[in-house]
Amino acid sequence: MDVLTAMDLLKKKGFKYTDKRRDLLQLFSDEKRYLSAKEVQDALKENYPGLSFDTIYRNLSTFSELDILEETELEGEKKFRFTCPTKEHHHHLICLKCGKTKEVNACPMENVATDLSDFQVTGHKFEIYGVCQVCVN
Amino acid sequence: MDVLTAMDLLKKKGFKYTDKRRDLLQLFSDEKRYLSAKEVQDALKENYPGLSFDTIYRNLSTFSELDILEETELEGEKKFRFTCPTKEHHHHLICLKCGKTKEVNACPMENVATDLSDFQVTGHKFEIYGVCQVCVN
DNA sequence: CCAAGCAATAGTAACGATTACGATTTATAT
DNA sequence: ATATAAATCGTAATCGTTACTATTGCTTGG
Repeated sequence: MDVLTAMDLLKKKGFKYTDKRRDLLQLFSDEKRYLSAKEVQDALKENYPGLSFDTIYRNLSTFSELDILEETELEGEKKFRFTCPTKEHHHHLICLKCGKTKEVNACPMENVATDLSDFQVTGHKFEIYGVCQVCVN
Repeated sequence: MDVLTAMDLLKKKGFKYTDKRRDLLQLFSDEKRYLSAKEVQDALKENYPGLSFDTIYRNLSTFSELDILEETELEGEKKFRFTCPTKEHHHHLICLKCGKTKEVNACPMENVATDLSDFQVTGHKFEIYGVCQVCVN
């Protein structure tokens, strides 16, 4: 997934091509880490001083539905990152300070011994939290 | 962990013995599932019609710090449950409708092959989500 | 190239969950 | 009983997110 592919996908789905969307995606493509809506607003405020939360959240949630962005929730805040190029299902080690991630390839669902049949399983979450080298100082 | 042990622990730490705290803990002891602050208020409103959110949240967070309650966050809401009697570290399969849980004994941290040394790891979360037999209907 | 049609956006209000505050009540030790 | 400090109530403030209305701007067909 890259910015152009994502914009093409949007177009194909009937969404319009706007500079804001391109720049929003470019931001995620450049940063490759989890960002909050607030951080997006800060990062883009030079070019788009009046960028509203409505626009930010609506686009983030659109992108997320199209699997252009991955979404999680850390400390009560929604966070988004550009979808990893890795094809296989994987999880993340996440820096709670800056949102930087590292891929963790093992998925715990593969060797869960517990009987899950008395629940209709709909999903799972495995995240390792920490502080990256840059943020630890 | 049971209600009396928990109340003794509170007392030992210098917290006061109140009926509200006892009843709050009794609720969690009876329910054995994840509850939101709102659900706590609803459950106790018969005996304590004016129970304020200040009281609820303050006590929940106190209990959580003392490991009397376990805390997680589901769909943007804080949820609390009575700490499991199981001594060993474990994770949960959780019903997203009612908060009912089932213990999952395997911990994915034990066989993570990924090198974690470039982060200072502070914690992890592994939760399986679903709908229980009762709620599926 | 222009204009119609509709999606996208700005500005702002509304919302739900959580936290905070001042006044009052209550548990506890003396 | 009384003093002291914690606990609570009632309510306001805060934070993140969502929703609304008027306006703007992308797209497409003539």
